[in-house]
Amino acid sequence: MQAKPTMPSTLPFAAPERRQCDMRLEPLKVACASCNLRELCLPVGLRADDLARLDGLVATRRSVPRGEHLFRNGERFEALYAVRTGFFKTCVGSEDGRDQVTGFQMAGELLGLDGISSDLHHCDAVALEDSSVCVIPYAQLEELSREFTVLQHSFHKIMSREIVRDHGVMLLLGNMRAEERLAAFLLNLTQRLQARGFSASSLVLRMTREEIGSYLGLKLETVSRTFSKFHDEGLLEVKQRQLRILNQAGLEALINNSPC
Amino acid sequence: MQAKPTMPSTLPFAAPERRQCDMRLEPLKVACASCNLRELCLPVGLRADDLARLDGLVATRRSVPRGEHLFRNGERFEALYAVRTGFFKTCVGSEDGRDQVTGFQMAGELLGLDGISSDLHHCDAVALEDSSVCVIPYAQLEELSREFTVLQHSFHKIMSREIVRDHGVMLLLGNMRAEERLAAFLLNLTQRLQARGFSASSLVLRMTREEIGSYLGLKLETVSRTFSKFHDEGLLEVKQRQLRILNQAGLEALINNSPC
DNA sequence: CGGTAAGTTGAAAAATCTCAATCACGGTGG
DNA sequence: CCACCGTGATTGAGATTTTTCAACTTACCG
Repeated sequence: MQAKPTMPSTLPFAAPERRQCDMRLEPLKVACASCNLRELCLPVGLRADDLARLDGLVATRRSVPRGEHLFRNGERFEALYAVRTGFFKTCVGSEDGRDQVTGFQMAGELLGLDGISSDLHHCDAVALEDSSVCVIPYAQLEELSREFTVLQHSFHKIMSREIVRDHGVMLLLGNMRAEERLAAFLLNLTQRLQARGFSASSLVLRMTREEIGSYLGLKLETVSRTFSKFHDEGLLEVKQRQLRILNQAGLEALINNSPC
Repeated sequence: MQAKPTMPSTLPFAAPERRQCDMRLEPLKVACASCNLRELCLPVGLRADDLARLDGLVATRRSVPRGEHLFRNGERFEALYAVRTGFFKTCVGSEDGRDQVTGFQMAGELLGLDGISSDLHHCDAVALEDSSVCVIPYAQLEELSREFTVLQHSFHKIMSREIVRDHGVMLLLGNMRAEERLAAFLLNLTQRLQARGFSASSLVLRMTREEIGSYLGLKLETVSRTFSKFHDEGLLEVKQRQLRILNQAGLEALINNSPC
């Protein structure tokens, strides 16, 4: 289970970051040591006195207004980004305009790991609400992790965790049907929100039905119909993007009961 | 593009590793420096005189007969494995016996990266033919990569490449139909074989239709039918697992032409 | 040779997609 | 302040793709 961070003071997805349109790069006011995401972010496992060493690494922050790109496919890779506030999606596309959402990232999660492979970003990262990220220059991360064993290990774990997550998505896309996919998606979302101190049952989706569908390998109509079905079955209360889970066990049963 | 290694002396998938049933762990006879996979494997980018430093790291080899596990989901993670000869599949499963093949690995490719996340393997790795792997104790890899910048960087690139690959599979599973998936799969296989010095058009599949289907999110019958369709269209010659690509451009067109 | 695992093929069922119409909501401007 | 507009969401009906179930063939191994 996830370590429980100190309760963040704002609601998830709720409070838009104060906009500073003319100043998108700013010095980091909150150091890792006092960041309430430290138990979920890169510093996992670091002791309080170790955290100070990250301050030189994570020196800048960047605001990304809703709808804007944090980075785009093909751009030069220079840094990783840790979500501080807000919500992102990442998507890959093929030459012929196909588009696949590969993930949704919330506070404490890392963006840009795909860029290490060839010094180019291999996906787009788009803010789904006004967001801010900590900028982690990659060259410095490599350097610091050479002399800082715990950091090195944390970083490797984070990359590996992304691989494990991706394999889980493959299982979902390859083996599950619409209802199971959506149930798994919702349970995953609420679990991550809960790890951040929010309600396990009430949430506001920051993404459209189409984006959910793209992530789950379904068309938006199928997503919508499946929401309606869950609603009819009393599993969920659905008011557009406002959701309330009425029967978590019911959702869990959907994905755990073998169809065989 | 991949660097071209010196031509391996055996055919892909063809020559079973001489079995040494009673001696599955053996000292490494071939050092990285003289291994013909060095341009495709962990040592990518290392200079000849650097390679010697890997010898202490990659000290043992292990044989895995066809059908046996290299490691299993839930086992303690201690080492990564580089495929020396042979062919593997990795698969994840959910509690209810669902099973998803997450990848096929051939010479020079790394197995076990998923284990770093929690010191436990998160998938099964099964040899699809008699195979042998180099054992790379993970603790030593971390240690060596701390003082050996190029190795550190190579390793990070390999992990990142796995993430990029996984995102490509998500695109395939989420957006493509049966024909496109199979075409993409075949082109990927032949491209990797070609990078290892083998024919771009002639290959022997080491996996069953069911395993291909599991990887591609299709039932085995659909895979079989799609092979037959490709055959009828003159794209492919199919004799069970023996394939010959007759019209590579035709296969490429299948995945590059937007369905819109 | 015979048994078994793997592969092929057909026909019907099921899931999902497509196309189209309509509805809800948030923001904007009169 | 409220009507209007546009995006996003819902719902229906028919088309399409894939799966399922079943029968049958082929290849391989001892």
